[in-house]
Amino acid sequence: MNKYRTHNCGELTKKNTSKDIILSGWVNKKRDHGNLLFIDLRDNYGVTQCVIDKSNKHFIKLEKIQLESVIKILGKVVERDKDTINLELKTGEIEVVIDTFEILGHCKELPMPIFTDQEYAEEIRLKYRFLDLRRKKIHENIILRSQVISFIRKEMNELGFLEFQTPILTSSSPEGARDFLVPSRLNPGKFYALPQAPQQFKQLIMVSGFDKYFQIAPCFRDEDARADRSPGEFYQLDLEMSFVEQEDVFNVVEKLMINLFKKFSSKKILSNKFPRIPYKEAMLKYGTDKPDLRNPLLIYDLTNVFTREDVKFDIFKKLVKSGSKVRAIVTKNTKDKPRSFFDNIDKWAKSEGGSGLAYFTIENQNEVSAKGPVGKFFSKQSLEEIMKITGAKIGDSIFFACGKIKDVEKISSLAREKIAHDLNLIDKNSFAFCWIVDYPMFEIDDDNKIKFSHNPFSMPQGDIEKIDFKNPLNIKAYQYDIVCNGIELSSGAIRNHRPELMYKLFSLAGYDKNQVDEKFSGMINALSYGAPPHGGIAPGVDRILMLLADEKNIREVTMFPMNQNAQDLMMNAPSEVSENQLKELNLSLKKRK
RNA sequence: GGGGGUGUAGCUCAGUUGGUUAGAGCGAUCGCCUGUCACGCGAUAGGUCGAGGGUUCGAGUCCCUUCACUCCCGCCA
Repeated sequence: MNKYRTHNCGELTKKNTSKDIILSGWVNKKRDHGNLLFIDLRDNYGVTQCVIDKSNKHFIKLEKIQLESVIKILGKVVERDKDTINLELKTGEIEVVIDTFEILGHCKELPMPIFTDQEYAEEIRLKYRFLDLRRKKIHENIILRSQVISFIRKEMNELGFLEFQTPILTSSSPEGARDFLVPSRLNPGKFYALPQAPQQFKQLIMVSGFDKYFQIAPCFRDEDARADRSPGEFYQLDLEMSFVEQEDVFNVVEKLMINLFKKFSSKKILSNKFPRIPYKEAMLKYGTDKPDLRNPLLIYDLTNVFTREDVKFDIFKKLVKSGSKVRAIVTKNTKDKPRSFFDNIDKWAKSEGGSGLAYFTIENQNEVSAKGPVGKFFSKQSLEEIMKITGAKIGDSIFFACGKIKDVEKISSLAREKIAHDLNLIDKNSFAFCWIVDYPMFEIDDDNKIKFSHNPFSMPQGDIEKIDFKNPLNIKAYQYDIVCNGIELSSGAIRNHRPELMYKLFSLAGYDKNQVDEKFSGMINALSYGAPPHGGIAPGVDRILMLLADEKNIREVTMFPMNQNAQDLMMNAPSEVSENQLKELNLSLKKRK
């Protein structure tokens, strides 16, 4: 028999009545009646109420026990009286009458309470993460994480995927995020990089003929944190398949996501076939390539309306003449909303750094007219054109933004979210997945240089012999994102497995052949020894968990996260190292100013 | 790198227009209490008001600097 327990704290029921049992666990709560003491004993599996009274010689000692101490209890299971049953506990029909007990691990005075729903400061939570993790909600989130990962492994195995590990110490690559670097002792002056993703390795696995690969892969990117982005490391369900087209990857991922989200959430999935939205359309209708499709609002381009003679809104007209765009959002039946509703949104837009939003409401008093600060600038005919383009009806309101295309996309996208939020238009009980497809291969950066817009290893669309390299910005790629509820879960692509084409595309982005050979030596070399057509994707495990656990912050689904400054407050990382360690690595530190 | 928010007892927070000795709940310690499950009742201890500087007769409160945590922008192929 086990020395510490015969049962766990979540399994005793009426069936165990009169049995002598041993339980071990944490003192969750004490209720001391002076001559009668209740102790809620907690472990991973549940809580069991234990009781002792002053006739027991251990009573006085147990009365003094600190919360969160670990104790072992020997006692007898008894059925509770009907009026003392606690339906909130799985074990609520019984209690354990304590015979003797033993302290297994004493607990000092706690830096924060465990048994409470109270929020407390992140700094304390992270420093005492082992205590924080005892709390119900986050404890359950971490268990969910384990179950989700097991489920993914099982599903992927059933789909014929093989799981492989890839190196953690690898080489730095010029594209993408900032790398974490690790100095090499045996190669002074040289550095490994932690992989931002196993991108090249998984393609090499395809070249090696393994056909279908997956991995719950750690990825390291030295970028600043956000609520949904851990500093340092995160996990992806990295997968890659040979001899596939885009649709084949979509089929695997759609099936997996639906099974996963059905199993671990009761929220409904809006469509089992995820809509496919071309990048260009997404940027127009939603102002972003990660649209929240739970939000029914759409964005319309009204630039041409502002070239009409009978529209007198000169500020916008001038901007349009110099190349700016006008985008609009229609809100249904908002004619009776108070002035403050409109002004708040305008004020909010200004606080986002824009020039605010113009707006009016369409009315019909004798004839169609616009009511609002800028309404008088619009003729009846121009309003009818606006109504035709946007589908707006009498009683609806229209918000306008005007600016350079990037700025107007951004503010209209944010306004779409803000207005939907204010009008309570978003169904919080659903998951709306979609694919964003047809990404451009290249884009122009601020210095007017052509660069890869996504993954440089993506396959361009169309007949390879007929690609128009003279107009690189028109080249689309087999590059796709999967988005759920406005959160980008993943990017993927059908890869470019032809070295000549790869050199050509890299040359457009300013890399000559030698640079490509040097920077991507492993892969470009491999592709010239018989590479299969292949493609894949890498959904973010942490973000999937945030959706399933309904958490706004990635730390709530991460066992041992770092803080915003990429420090582990519990382990004191990063930390200084000894002179000797630096010497071995051939490193010396600059004096900090 | 930039912008916003927060910082008062171990924890969560209140603290009015700048005004006497900075409060509450939980926790801790001590006492009372035999059916609670957020048990109850009473008492006690516990404070560099994040830090530094300034204005003022007087600063938790106003100003400046700085630190920590956090959210956002930049960044994230």
